[in-house]
Amino acid sequence: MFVLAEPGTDYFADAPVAAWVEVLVDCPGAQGVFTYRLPPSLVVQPGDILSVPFGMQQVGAIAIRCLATPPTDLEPTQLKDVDTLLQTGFFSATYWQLLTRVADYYCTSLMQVVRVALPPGLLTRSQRRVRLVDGKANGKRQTANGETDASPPSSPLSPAAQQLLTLLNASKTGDYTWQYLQRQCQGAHQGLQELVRNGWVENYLEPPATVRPKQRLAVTLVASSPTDLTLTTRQQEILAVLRRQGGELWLADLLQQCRTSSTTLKGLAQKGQVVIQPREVLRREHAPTIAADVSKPLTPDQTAALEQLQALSGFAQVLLHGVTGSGKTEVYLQAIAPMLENGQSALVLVPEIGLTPQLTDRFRARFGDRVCVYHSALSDGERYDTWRQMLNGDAQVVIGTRSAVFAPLPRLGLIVLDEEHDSSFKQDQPAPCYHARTVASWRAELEDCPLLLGSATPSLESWVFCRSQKAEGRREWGIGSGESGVGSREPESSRPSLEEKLREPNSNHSPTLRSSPVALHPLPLFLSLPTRVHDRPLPSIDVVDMRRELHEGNHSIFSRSLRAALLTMKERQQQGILFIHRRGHSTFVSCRSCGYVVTCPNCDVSLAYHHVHSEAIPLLRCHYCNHTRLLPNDCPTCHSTYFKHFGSGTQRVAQALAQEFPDLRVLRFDSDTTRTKGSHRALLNQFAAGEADLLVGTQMLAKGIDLPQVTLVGVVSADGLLHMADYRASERAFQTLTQVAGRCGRGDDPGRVILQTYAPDHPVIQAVQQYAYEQFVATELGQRSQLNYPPYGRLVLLRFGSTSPIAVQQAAERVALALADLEAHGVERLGPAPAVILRVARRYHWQILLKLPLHTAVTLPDSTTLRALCASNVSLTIDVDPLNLF
DNA sequence: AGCACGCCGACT
DNA sequence: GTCGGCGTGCTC
Repeated sequence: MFVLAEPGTDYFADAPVAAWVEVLVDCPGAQGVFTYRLPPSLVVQPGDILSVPFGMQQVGAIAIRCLATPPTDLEPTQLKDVDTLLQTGFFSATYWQLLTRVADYYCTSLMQVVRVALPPGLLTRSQRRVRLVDGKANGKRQTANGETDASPPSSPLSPAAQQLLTLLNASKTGDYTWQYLQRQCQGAHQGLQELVRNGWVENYLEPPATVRPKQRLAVTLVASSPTDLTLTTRQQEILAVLRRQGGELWLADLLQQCRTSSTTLKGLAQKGQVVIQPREVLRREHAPTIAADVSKPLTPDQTAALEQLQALSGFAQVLLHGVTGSGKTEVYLQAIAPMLENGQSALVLVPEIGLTPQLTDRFRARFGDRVCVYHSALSDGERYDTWRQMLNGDAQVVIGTRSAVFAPLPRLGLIVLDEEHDSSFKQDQPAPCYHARTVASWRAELEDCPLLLGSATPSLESWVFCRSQKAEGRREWGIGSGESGVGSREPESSRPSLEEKLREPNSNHSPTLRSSPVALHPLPLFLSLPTRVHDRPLPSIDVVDMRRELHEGNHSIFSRSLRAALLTMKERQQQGILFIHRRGHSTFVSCRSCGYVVTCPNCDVSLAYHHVHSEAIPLLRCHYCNHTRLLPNDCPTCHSTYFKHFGSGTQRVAQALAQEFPDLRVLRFDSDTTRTKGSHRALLNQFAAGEADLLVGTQMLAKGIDLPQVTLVGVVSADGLLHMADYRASERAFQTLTQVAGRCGRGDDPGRVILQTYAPDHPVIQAVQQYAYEQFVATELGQRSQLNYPPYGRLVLLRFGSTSPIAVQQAAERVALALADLEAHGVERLGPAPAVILRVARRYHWQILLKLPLHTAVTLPDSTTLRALCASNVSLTIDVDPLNLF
């Protein structure tokens, strides 16, 4: 331990000991660097993660620079001490570069990027909580009127105060976070002040609960110790047990096995026979034990793809276009295996972990416990431990969702992004609004390793990038000169070092809204797996014209051919999948008599009809804010009892199935039935075990599940997918339908797809039916290029939100004005306009969409400048490369 | 974010 | 004349 005699004293000849440290604090609105005193016992390096006092509370901070002399512009008394060192040696130079690049490109602060990179809980700040005062209200008060209490209020309580008191009394502990109470109760602020004044509740700060490594006591046999003759028989027995178990056991296990007490063991420890010491245990998701698996023989296409992949050295962006069932996973596995042998790690990114239990299982079967899973459904402890395990430096494979792109893996040899077209790789809620594919390409570039993008229906971005490059070779991709010259082959020395970057705080904390820091990507590569494994054919796709069904008198939601196919399927004891575009029973409920539509009181959308199957309670639910209410018996405006449900959601289809096919055993698979942890796997296992004939579900059925027994796929109506007011609607529809179709015929029996639609001539339907991916892409790209939409132009969406409808509009208009002169530089500005759904969860939204042409160096105003134009009650989110425009 | 400080309207 | 609302600004 260091003891600092005097500030500035040299401990080592060449390294003056720092007594002050400049940090970045984890607090929105606290831009810039803050200086803290370092207590003598702490040794801190740039990049270390600290906890510091900030204002009233404790917050997380990142050490930026150590100082040997105190800052001159501040009184020494103003400086506070660093509280604790949370993590050291985490940010390597390349990792730090990655984070700054993300912050720059996505127009957020570095701190916000750091927050997604670190496991949750590491940067927790102290939390403001409210609790009942002991012996005062103490949970016994039923009402807030004061009769039962010894100290009646001086004045009657306001409704807000009463509500707070009821809330607190209802909980066991009488203790809630202030944030929760504010959300639950309007006017919570006043209410709280009243209660505090009356002495019934108190306000307190809960210090940050750091996630810590879990320690357990281990007992280890001291091998060399001479056998002590004073040992009792009991003690000898214990030693024998320990020896038999390999000389080491957890204390708890040993106690249980020997039915002894810890005093006995302490005695052994005192005699020097054993050592009892705390040891870190990893909290890991306990995977079902899986039989080991070996490499499968490859098809010629797979072999060719693997060979090309393995011929790469260093960074390359590779698109693996393999039709559904073509064996992409096997290529990933065999590409990764030699890397692990070489001591290199691999990162595998998937859209949603829960949806691909089979993929995880296959990796585990092949690589055993070198496989870690990292995603948001893990508990904080599990995530923290997995994260620390990655830092320890052992080569490993991490399978994770979007945020795992920041996994701190040592010696990355390969990044795989499976189902690369999937939109869940894009984060659109809290900043940074990053796309894991984009970040992965930077990461691969910085780590100098290949990035493998796999899909049966590649995104247009990846297609254009990897295909056009094939012909043209290297070329610059993106607009602008590219800020930091992130050309990947640039020699290390000419890049700004971490130190240099950090020296200018502004270059980090107030990112400029640049048009494109995207760089020169070398060696894009296109690999193709055009056929399925074992020469299995792709399923045939029958398009059924539902208009015709109606004309010919079929009013059912199932066409005659789908009905026949379902019956044949059941007869042959095969299984099928029925795809529905929406969840819920039907989309909305309206009055046939007056046209009234039940809408959400918080959002400008209609409520969806749900049916709680256990009890026959008809419910209406908002899919945006989850507001739920009962279905009214009659129309709230005209009191007519004629309510009609429109659309056909999962529940309604399941009902119709039960009516028309009473023998068919149906399993629902949508976000309603798969909400709980592990339910995906459970449902899929149930289905795989043959406990149902038909799996009925939504989008999630399209995401790479592999069920070999499925021979029939039915699409109830493709129309909901086709007609969405969005420039990506066609691309998304094509991808979803092709992916859904790909779920059948993966086993020995050929598959068949029945696609019902009211628009059989729609180009998307035609392309899906003929598996004409390239043709579809060509027409789609033509349209995109005409309108300068991605991938021929870039979009930036500025989203404004506020509880005040006037303030949002003003903010949007002021920002639009500030952006006016961009038009001279070829930037197209759409808006400001109220968002399609103006109000979501009581907040009003406006937006501005910027369309930036490629190949122009446009510099947009600094994002902090734009934020400064907004009133304080208006939030501004900058979504670079947005996928959802509304 | 959370909390102080400070300026305006409804009360003693 | 004071209390208490919330709008503005700072936190090393």
